[in-house]
Amino acid sequence: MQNNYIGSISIDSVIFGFEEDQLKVLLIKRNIDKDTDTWGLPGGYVNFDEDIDHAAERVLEERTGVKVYMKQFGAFGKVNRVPEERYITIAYYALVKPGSYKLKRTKDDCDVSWVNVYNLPKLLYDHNTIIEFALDNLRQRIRTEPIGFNLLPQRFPLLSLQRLYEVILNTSFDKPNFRSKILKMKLLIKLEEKQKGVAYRSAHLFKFDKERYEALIEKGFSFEL
Amino acid sequence: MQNNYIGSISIDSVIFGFEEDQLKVLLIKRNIDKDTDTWGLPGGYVNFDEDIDHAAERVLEERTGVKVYMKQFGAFGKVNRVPEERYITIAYYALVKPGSYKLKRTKDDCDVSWVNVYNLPKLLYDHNTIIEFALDNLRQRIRTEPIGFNLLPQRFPLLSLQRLYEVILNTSFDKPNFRSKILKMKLLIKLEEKQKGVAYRSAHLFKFDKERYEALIEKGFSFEL
DNA sequence: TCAAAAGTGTTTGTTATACACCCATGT
DNA sequence: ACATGGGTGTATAACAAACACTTTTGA
Repeated sequence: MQNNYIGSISIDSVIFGFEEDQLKVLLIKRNIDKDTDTWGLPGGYVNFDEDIDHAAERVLEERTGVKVYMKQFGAFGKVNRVPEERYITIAYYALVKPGSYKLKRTKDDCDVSWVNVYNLPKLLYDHNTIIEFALDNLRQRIRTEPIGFNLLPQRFPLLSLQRLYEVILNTSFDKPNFRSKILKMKLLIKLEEKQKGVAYRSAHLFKFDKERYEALIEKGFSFEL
Repeated sequence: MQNNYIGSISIDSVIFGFEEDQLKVLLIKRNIDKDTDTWGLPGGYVNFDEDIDHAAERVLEERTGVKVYMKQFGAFGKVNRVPEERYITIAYYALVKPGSYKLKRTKDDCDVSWVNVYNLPKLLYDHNTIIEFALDNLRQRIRTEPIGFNLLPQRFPLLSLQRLYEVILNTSFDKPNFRSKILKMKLLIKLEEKQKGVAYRSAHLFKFDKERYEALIEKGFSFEL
């Protein structure tokens, strides 16, 4: 097979998911390391006739079956980050709902899995560092942009949203205060529908009102949690 | 001369300076474009045995004489961003005091100059876009980290600091409120020294207390303007 | 009836915002 | 005297933080 890739450059993606009240990242284990047990980020290379953003999405889908818009947050280029060869990697991250993807296994990979971001093993190369940077970037951004909703199902109870913020920002919020603060923004639509199958009073479900958000932005509103 | 550079990769730097109450960027005009009038960002290439951060600093110094720590904020890699050839560029920015550098002219460059960031001509390639991104990043960061002081002389009057924030964030602040807010943080040391040669009441000079800031950070303080 | 979470309301202290005002200095 | 910026104080409104309390539901 012919190599049509730009040399010395790679792409790595940090895919965040929220599952069981935990923040997780999508990792793969490659066959290449048959003897070892090393997990790493899904990654790949850039074609000469391909924008890097496109390469990032293509590579992720090829390796994991996940197709999603990603945000590029930096390049990592220490001389010895990959011992065998000089590689500069461009890193992306995205927020997804783990439930809505069926993970795919390509022949190159022996495994694909969601792993708690606060309990990671030692990963390939500098991938632990890359995840740290992604998390920093996410923490900044989630406080000023309503991107957290990408990690939740379309319809969700308010407490799930609170748990999400608590896990990502590593704090805890007062329930009534969190509630009133987020509702005052008028960004959520309260649905008739309620939770089902819970062993306690079922909560109303809400959904994020994207049009409303964009309209408010026009008027100078800024999301701030 | 032998080419020891990694192919298809370049570095570009956005150097911000604050001069005459204006936010400026450092641009160069290359001899290569003798017939045209096109300014661009100072940039260059990465050696195989060199970290990208190091390459960024080296390249900047070679081209402009400015030596400073820079922050990497992203990679730009659209297929046709450089028409002739495929180049992915890794972009950095830094904040400096224009007065403290003597701009150098290398034989490759016909000019080096500070230009108001809000009044830029059409630059080489996608350099206008790169500056936009740098400015976005700077705006985010300057509100939560005391990096603005890097743009001012060691000793400065409070109003200069206010003007700096106003220009970068493109707003205006109430003088008494800005004053009390920044002083309440206890990050500035009030000096005996005063302004000289001004046609009005001379202001006290202040300097940023870096040790104090680091001590406060330890205790959980966070800068927020 | 109890545990667990839903959901509402109130109180208190802190900040943000908007001003009004006086001071000092060079022209 | 006046223009320009230096510098202080205050009143009001908005908001954050803490928490007490009632409701609903399944086990």
